[in-house]
Order: sequence, then structure tokens, then C-alpha cells
Amino acid sequence: MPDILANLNPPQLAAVTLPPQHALILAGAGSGKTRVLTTRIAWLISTGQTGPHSILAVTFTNKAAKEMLARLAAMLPINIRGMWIGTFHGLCNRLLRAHHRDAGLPALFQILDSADQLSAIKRLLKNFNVDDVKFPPRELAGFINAHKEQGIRAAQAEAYDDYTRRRVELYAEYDSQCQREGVVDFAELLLRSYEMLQRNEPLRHHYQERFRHILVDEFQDTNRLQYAWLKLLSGHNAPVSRPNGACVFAVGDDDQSIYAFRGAEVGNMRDLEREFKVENVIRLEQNYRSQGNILDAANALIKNNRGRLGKNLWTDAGAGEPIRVFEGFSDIDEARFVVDEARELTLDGYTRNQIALLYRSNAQSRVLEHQLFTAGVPYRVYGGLRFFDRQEIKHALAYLRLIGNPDDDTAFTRVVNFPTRGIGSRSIEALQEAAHRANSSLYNAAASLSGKAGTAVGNFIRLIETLREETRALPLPEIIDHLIERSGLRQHYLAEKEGRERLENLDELINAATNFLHEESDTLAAQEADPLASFLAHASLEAGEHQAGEGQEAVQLMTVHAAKGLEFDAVFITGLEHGLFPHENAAQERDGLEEERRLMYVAVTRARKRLYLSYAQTRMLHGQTRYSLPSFFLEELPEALLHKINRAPAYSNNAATAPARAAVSPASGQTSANGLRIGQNVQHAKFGLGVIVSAEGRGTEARVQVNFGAHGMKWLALEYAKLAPA
DNA sequence: CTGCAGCGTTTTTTT
DNA sequence: AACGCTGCAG
Repeated sequence: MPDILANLNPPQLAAVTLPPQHALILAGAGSGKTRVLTTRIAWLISTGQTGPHSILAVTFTNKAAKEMLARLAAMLPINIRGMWIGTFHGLCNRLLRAHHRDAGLPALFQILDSADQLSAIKRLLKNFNVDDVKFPPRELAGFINAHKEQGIRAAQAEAYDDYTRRRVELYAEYDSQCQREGVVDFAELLLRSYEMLQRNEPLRHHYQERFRHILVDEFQDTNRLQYAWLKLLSGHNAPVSRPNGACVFAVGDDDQSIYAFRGAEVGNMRDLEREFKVENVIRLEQNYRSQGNILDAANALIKNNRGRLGKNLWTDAGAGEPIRVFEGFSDIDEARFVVDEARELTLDGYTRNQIALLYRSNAQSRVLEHQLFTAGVPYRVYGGLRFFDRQEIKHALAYLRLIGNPDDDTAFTRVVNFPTRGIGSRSIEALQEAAHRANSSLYNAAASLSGKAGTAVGNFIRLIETLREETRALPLPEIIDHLIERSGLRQHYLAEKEGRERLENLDELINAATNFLHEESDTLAAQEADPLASFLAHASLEAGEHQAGEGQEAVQLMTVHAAKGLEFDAVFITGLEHGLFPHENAAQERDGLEEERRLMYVAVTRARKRLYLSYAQTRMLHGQTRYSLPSFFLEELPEALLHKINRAPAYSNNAATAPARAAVSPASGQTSANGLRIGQNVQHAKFGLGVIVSAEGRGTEARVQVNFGAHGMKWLALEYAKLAPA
């Protein structure tokens, strides 16, 4: 056996070889967190302290789970099949499949992704004649999910006003609709399995006794419910010495908590320490990733946050290069710089895979993509529209879902008239009416209402019945192939102008099913007897990393969120503008700016050798040109670490032009007599530094709109306000 | 019932 | 700029 403990530093070694007890590992960026986690598992098993059967490891993404599995396979000579390694959602799915009866679910229950959930809610509102302006579906979805993530059912939800009372009612109705349809949303997977274990003592004991070691990655991103779930499963109230109950080994970094917006509670780290009586928190502070300047910048930045658990990363790599800062005239100009620079890097020996272009929001990728495309640089965009989110895929899967579970109204409404077969909104409303009255699914209503052939609805029911019959004995990929054909999907996209890519995606779906059968039969122990159900779960829970050109060397584009856990030789953080990064919406949220800062911290710490920070004076946003100030995060970095890059003015003469105004000239034009132009930085006695965003009127009427960053957006009369160009 | 044109709204991040 | 929804003509 290779010495798996070789080359661990002292704190890493201490963490890996900790005797059986609850543990909290505070692991800074690039400190070897994943390595510690996997080595811990390997050590527990290879020293004979425990078997694979007794391990439960939770990660946040499927990718992380896969990577852990791969590393373990390399470290351990044994079969790793018995281990439960996966995301919270994946593991809960597994639990619920195995005990669907105890959980009160049908064997083939299906999983709603966020889009499905939204359409289920829209349907609900329609059924109950609820005004969807007063109760926006998105908001209601957020309300429901937030409650579930705190472990609160509608029955316990607090209704502090009439409006909320109504929302709570709708929450309850939504849950019964899901129950009737045999579907489960993301949060429900967790809450349902939590309640099942809580209610069912034998089952709970079974798993408490089985899992001796529960290991959690990215612990700072767990929500209340996930914490409670871990607590329950570990039987933490029992003393550790007792024969049942597991040791919880949690690894996290409070400075990298960037999912508070969806219910993550950094406070879970403190709670774990207190409630699980963690005796000594182990800190991993040596960073093996970034060079000194980059790390210094990250440390300086994150110091501005309050209430940290405290940690200071260090490296024994040299200082390395300075951090390069670029100010672009426009977003296009910025993108050009980034692409030029990225090309230079490849000439200097950087491989394209090792160059990442990061941004705060997905919309920003467009300009970068355009420049990359123009320059002929291969690139790959992560996130955005996922494979399983594409409409053609969702349509095909909806047919598959209906075959497995006719009560799935979400699937039903999606494809009942796609491709169009003469079932319009009128018929669907009638169906909904009937289903509502009979308290049955749309499918049942349709079947009993128009049992006789000939009607459009009757034909649709017959189509599904036939599909079910014909595919009964077929392997999964052939089922999919068959239904694409028979449902008319293929025909439909064949006729559509832009349909070629969609057809390719449908073919890719068949491939995905084939691959799924091969891969999953190895790893997932094939304990889910029904391949259809498990493939559908896979489609809901997994982003679908099948993207074209995956093998090719390409520059990597992604949001900062998506970059967490990754590292690159060279990183560009783009769009460092006030209002964009930090995002303006963040100011409204509790501790929003601190979360933005952590996001920036994550971004900075992705870089190994070279880091670029860039921003633009003007940017197209929502179809309009916006003028903004540099992000104040830039000011939080020590000047000595930065190297400002200026480019020849001729290079950036393509700034977006703003319409000419009387008192204030457009950005690209000449400066007007009073020295002001749109995009001009100005100084105000009270509000400080700002930038002119727009202007109107002339003479004594002239007013300008100025963005003062933290002081907000102001309209000022030029006659009175003393604005000095800055 | 279908398809299209025009309109308003959007957008933070995602398992 | 892009998408989804509504309203209207065919």
C-alpha cells in the first residue's frame, strides 16, 4: 500500500489521523481541503478502523462527489462501492427511493427542478384563481423554499399578516398538489427524508448504526435543514462512546461562504463547534496554490469582513508577479484587453485550460464570448443553460416522466400540446377544471373525460398508453429514441429552421442514457431497481456536463460562484464595477456586502500565478449604456501589490456614445465648456466622488444624474450643485 | 386553435 | 438584448 500519509503537513496530518470524535476543520482556500477529506476516508479504511460500508460523505456538487470517488479509487485497493458519497440532494434521493413507502411517496416519484417547480406553482395559482401579480410565482417559490430549508412546514409557518397567511395557505396547497402528483422539489427531498428518519425510529437507528463516519465538505454552505439532517443521522445527542452514532468530520471555510442567498448559514460552523463539542478546531492555513502577492491581496480584502472565525493564509512560494489592473473605456474595450492578454499568455506557455475569465453574473459572458470568437480563441462557457434545462430535452423527459408516472401534471402540461396537436388553452382549462373537481391528475381527468377515440385529447392519452406499451421491454436509450420518434418531437424539430442543434441534443440525450446505464451500474450499486426513475433523478440533480468540444483546450468562462473549488494558472476577474461587483442588489440584503466580499475573495484565490482585475467605465446592461465607478473592492487591495496597465488611447476609441446633451457632452465627444461630460468623474462636497450618468435641460434648467456609489444615485441642478471634475 | 406581433419586464448567484 | 406573456388576426 502506498503511504497515503506521505507529504502531509502537520495540521493536515493531525486532521487526517484524528481519533474518532467530532471534528471541525477550518480549511483556507488552496490548503488541501479535498485532499484531507479523501485521505481521512482512505486512512480510516486502510487502518481497518472502519469499512467502506460505514462511510457517509456529503459534498455540494456532483462534480466534487465524483472527484472524491476517483481519488479514493486511486488510493484504496478495495472496492469503494459500499460508500455513500454524494450531494445532500443525491443522498436524500437515495434514501427516499429505498424507503419510499415509509416516506409516503410512490416508487417512481419524480423530482421537480426549479423551473418545474415554478410552473407547478403557476398552475396552482391558476387553479385557485389567485392573482399572480399580487402573488408573483417566483416570490412564492422563494417563500416556500426558504421555509422548507429551515425545516418549517406550512402547518408551523408563522403568518404575521394577511398577505403571509395567504402565502402559507398556498404553501400548504402546493405541498398537497405535489403529493397528489407524486413529485418532490429540491428542498422537499431533504425535508422529506429528514422527517422520515425523525418519525421512523427503527429506520433511524438502522442508519445511525450503519454510518460510523459522516464527512461533510463545504460545510459553510449548509443550511439549517441540512445541519439538522446531519445532527439527526449522526445521533449526535448520544455520547460518542455509545455503540450507535457517527463522528462528524466537517470541513469548511467561513470566508468562502457564498450561498447565504439560498439559505446557507455560516453560523452552522459555530453551532457545530458548540453542539458537537468539538474540542480543537484544526486550521489549515498553508496555501499551496497562489503566489504571495495574490494571497496578500486576498488576506487584505477579507480582513474587512467582521465576525470571521479567523485564519490567515500563508505560502512559502515567492511573492510572484504583481496583480494587474486594467481600466477599460467600455465593456467591449475591457473584453478586448482580456482576450488580447489571454492570447499573449498562451504564447508565454500558459495552456488555455489554465486561463479563466470570471464574472459576477452570467449576462457578462456575452461580450467576452464575442471577442473570443472574433479572435478565434477556443473557449468554453460553464453554467448558463444546462443540458438538461434545454427545452427539447425537457420535452423528451416529460414524455418519459408521463410513461413512468401519469399523475405528473407538470410533465403533462408541458407536452400535452407539444408538438401542437389541437389541444389549446380552452381544452386545457376544461381539463384542469375537471381534474380539480375530481381531485385527480390531469391525465386521469383526460382519460375519463374523453375516453373515446377521435378527440384530440383522447388521441394524446392513447399516444402515451401506446408508448408505455411499446417501450415496456426496451432498454432505456431505446425507449427515449422511440418516444422522440413517436411523439412527433423529431418531426417537429426537423421542420424547424433552428431545429438542427435541438435534434443533435436529442441524440445526445440518447447517448447520455446509454452512458448513464454503463457508469451508474458500476458506482451506484444499482440499488435503484428502476433505471427509468434513476435516470430521471439523474437528469434533475445533475447539470449535465456534456458540452461540445470538451476535449479541446479552451479558455474557461464562468461566474465566480461556478469557480469555487477550482484553480487556474491565470485568472481574470472582470466587471469590477460598483453596482455589478459588488452587485447593487446585495446592499439590500443582510450582510450582503460581506457576502460579495467573500465572493471576491473566492475569485482572487482561484489564481495560482497571475491575476488580472478589470473594469469598464461604460457597460451595456439591460440594453442600455451604464456608467459606473470602479468597485470599492479594488481600493481594499494594497496599492503596492497592484500594477496598473494603461493602453494607448487610440486602442480604445470605440466607446459607446451617449446622446449629446446641452450642458453635458457625451462620453466620447469633447468636453463641454463647463468641463463636464457623461461618464465624467466628479467631486461633490457632501456625496464625495461620483460619475455623471445622464443629463437633461440647458442653461439654468440643466440637471445631471450622478452615481455616487455608496451614496446612491442623485439628480443635481448644475446651477446650485458644486461639481468639480475629478 | 395557432401563430405572430408587440409589449413589458427583466437580472445575481444555483444544488 | 432577450425572453415571456397577452392580444389579435387568420
